[in-house]
Amino acid sequence: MLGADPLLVITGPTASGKTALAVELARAWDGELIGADSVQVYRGFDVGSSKPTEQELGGIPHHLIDVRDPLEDLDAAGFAQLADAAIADVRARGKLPILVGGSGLWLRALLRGLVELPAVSPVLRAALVAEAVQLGTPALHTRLGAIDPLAAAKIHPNDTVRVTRALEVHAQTGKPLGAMRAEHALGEPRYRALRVILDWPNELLYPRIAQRTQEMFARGFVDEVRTLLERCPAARALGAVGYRELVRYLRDGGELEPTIAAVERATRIYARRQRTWLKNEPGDRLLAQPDDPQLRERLARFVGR
RNA sequence: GCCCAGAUAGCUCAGUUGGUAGAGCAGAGGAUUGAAAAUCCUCGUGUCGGCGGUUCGAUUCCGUCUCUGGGCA
Repeated sequence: MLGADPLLVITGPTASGKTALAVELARAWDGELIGADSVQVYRGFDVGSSKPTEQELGGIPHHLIDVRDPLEDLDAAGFAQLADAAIADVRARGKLPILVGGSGLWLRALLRGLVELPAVSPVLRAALVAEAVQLGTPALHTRLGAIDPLAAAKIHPNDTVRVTRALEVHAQTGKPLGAMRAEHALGEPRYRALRVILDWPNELLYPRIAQRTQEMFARGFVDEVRTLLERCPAARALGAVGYRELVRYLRDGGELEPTIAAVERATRIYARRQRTWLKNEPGDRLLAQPDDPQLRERLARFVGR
């Protein structure tokens, strides 16, 4: 475990109010924020990722935002390394690190660790994806069954991402990913962390999503994506919620209004997926609505302030 | 007023040579170990617009009415 100091993690589905709470706590307890967001790490992905503005931060430092160009992919393992360093740095300066973000796998990579593996080879991955397109993912799944039956049994034949990942690992290491995962399980906790999961019932969350979507368009979301499309059309993050819908709109034309509705819908679906993940992820956690009056007190006790 | 085309799941629509119907999207749930805002899985009974008629049997054929588009006056 990386130290006995408490690590506060603010997470929850999109539009649940993570940033606002984190800023409030950081201000109260002399803290600094560390992002755990797989889109906000990229420069230029601002409006559509609801990247906090200077004004929202009010002078509170926010690490791991804008740390990559859109074409420099960052993955969960890379994030965990950066986050380890950021946490150590903040602590070394006597401040309280507060993690904020809703990228589930990234938080897991940081808090529990992933199976130790070599870095992803973009060339190998591209080749496998091309093969999946050509032969169909089920064909690759059959191949996986021969070399890594354990992994194949757990992965659906249509799940291109996971089938190609398992084949990729086998090609790189000669070992079956299935067995390595079974041994790793979910890993030992790497930090003494408490995950605060902010959530609202859908009747409250959906209107928040609707409002935030409107705000994005008012703040120039369309222009942002147009610029990104010119500068880095191959950026992976252009496939993220909202960005994907805007890319389609800018490419195919059509009305803006249905596009706004599509962004809103995609965001709702994303929020549900996040909720499922967060609900089932192991580790110490605290479920709360952001306006819970006892929340701050309980967190203060955990953090020791 | 006349002509034409529609009326089927919350939405867009397919279909039944007459044996009471199914896709996509939405919605709900789930999976998730280096793409994760990604990727994938599961879940579909609805007076098939109303009323008559023909028929063993009509959502399907016929008539009529209502509504919605479009056209002609």
